[in-house]
Amino acid sequence: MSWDLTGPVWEIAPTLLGAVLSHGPVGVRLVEVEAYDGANDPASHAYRGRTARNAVMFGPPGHLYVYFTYGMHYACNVACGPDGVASGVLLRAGEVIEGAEVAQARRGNSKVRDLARGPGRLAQALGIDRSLNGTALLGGGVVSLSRRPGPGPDRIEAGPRVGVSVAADVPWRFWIAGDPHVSTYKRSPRAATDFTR
DNA sequence: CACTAGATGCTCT
DNA sequence: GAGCATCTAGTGA
Repeated sequence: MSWDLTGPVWEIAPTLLGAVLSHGPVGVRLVEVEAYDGANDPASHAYRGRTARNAVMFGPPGHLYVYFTYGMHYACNVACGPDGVASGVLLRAGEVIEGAEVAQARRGNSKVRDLARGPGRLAQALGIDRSLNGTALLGGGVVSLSRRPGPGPDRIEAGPRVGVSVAADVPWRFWIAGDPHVSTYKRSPRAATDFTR
């Protein structure tokens, strides 16, 4: 079940759609991701080089990069690229398919459909915080990423990334077409470039 | 439904 | 101190 995450991150990102990320009793089927290409991507945390925060992205692939933002939210990424090359896939949204009661308790009064609809919500539903930063995802640990048997997603669409203020014209956001669990957030108001489909 | 504004604290300059 | 890879509650139609 080896999983090659060392190729170009924009090619790897869509292959994560439909996979399941689980932490303890809670499992989430990924329906929306975004690619961040480290040193070549001005929107990436790793664009300006290695820091204490983004060190995991520079490490070997298949590890969890957790960061904290907007004062109240965590977000999860899968580090990609070979050791020493910084790239990652932000897990933006998913469908809770296991442990919905636990996730709901953590999220308060939230509809099941909204439990992991957005990066901050997804992290909260899974109970992921900074203590899990750097965790290996492919070795069968407490946090694991795995493909599910059966066919993959029917159709995948791509578009501009959400919430980033630069390079918004690069269509590196990927989601499962028509899936109700995809987040509906608008692009950053700072992102001036138009995207027309 | 669409849109706006405020919360909130870590990280890097 | 400024700027966030965000979310929620509020308003108005």
